[in-house]
Amino acid sequence: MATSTRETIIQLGDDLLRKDGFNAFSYADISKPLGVKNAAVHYHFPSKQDLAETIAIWHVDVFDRFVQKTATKPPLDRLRTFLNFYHSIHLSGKVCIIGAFATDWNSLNPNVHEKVKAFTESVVNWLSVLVQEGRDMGHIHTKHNPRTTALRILTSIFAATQLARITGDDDFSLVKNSLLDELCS
Amino acid sequence: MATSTRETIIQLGDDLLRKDGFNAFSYADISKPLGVKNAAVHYHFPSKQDLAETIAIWHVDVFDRFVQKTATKPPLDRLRTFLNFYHSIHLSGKVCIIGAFATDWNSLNPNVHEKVKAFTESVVNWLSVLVQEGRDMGHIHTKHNPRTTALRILTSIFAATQLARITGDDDFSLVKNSLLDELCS
DNA sequence: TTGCAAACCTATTAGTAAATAAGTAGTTTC
DNA sequence: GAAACTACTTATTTACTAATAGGTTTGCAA
Repeated sequence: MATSTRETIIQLGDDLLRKDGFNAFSYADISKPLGVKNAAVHYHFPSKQDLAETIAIWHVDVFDRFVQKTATKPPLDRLRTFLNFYHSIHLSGKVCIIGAFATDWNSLNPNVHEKVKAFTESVVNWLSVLVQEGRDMGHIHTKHNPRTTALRILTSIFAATQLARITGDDDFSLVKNSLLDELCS
Repeated sequence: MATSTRETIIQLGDDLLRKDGFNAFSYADISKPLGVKNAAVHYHFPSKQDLAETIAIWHVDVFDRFVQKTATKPPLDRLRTFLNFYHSIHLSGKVCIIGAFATDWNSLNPNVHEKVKAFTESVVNWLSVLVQEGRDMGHIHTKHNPRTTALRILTSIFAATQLARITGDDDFSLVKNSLLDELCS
């Protein structure tokens, strides 16, 4: 399946958004590596907000596929896959899209906010169900309610992708491993 | 004590950095509310990187004062004060400076990196000592080593200031309260 | 073959950005 | 009281930004 220009723009935009931030990249940063002119990017995404909105929607789609693909796995396996996914985010020099959108929140319009909210809520809900199921099966141990535990997992791991930029790789692993350690015991 | 122009610039810059991000504000956003011209800001901070560097150093100073002021308190009180401080960050529409710097990391030069690293490390160390002392006194319970627990506290609470922008105030409180709940029990 | 839409390109605009040079008023220092 | 320093201002430069108008090419469909 040949990747369309439109899809490449989304992926380049997502990369730039998570590596440098929404206000740190321009359409030129997308058009140049793509080998097209500035206006071509505007043809697909008239405004930068449109691009941000599409990136948010794209993450909903990617996450939905992730959810479906891992649906049959036991909770703890799903959690491990989730944390490994964040590990790859960290290793590729990016940060979690939720944190990227959150820190640039005031630069984004209500349409983008709406999509980011939907995406974030779906991740939190997925984690909550995971925790609930894991607890029911006796594989996950937590004294908090499922949403709270979900929030603690999500905040810890997405902040770890940020913090590790400052303090180094080891701290990412410390956070990641401690999460598994804690919930399994 | 009259606040100097220089200090006001630092505080305005810090506010803008944590509300909107490093690339989202300009010198005009500082000079206008200050009632001076653009060049006056450049007089005090020739480049934006200089300003960012000074903001990082300023946070080291503020944190040092915080550490000294709370030095005599028992560990759990110190932790509560620390978390309340983050609550006020959240309520004022800002995010933690560590997260702000982290997501804008690639826009900042090595001098800024150095100062941010020093600040972050001092926060992690302070939390590590707090955890160690709390455990020795039997007030804090954790199965991880002090640095790991410190990282878990820091990542959870600073990501909460970001996440709550998306999902709302309640989630900030859930994270904050769960941290105290967990470490006290 | 004509018509038309998709996917570009050329060229431009209006605005904003960081940064600097040169000048000035007020204050301090020797 | 002259020199020097502080804290600005005016004015300008260079560069980049998002965004748009209008033209071109290509392929497909009627």
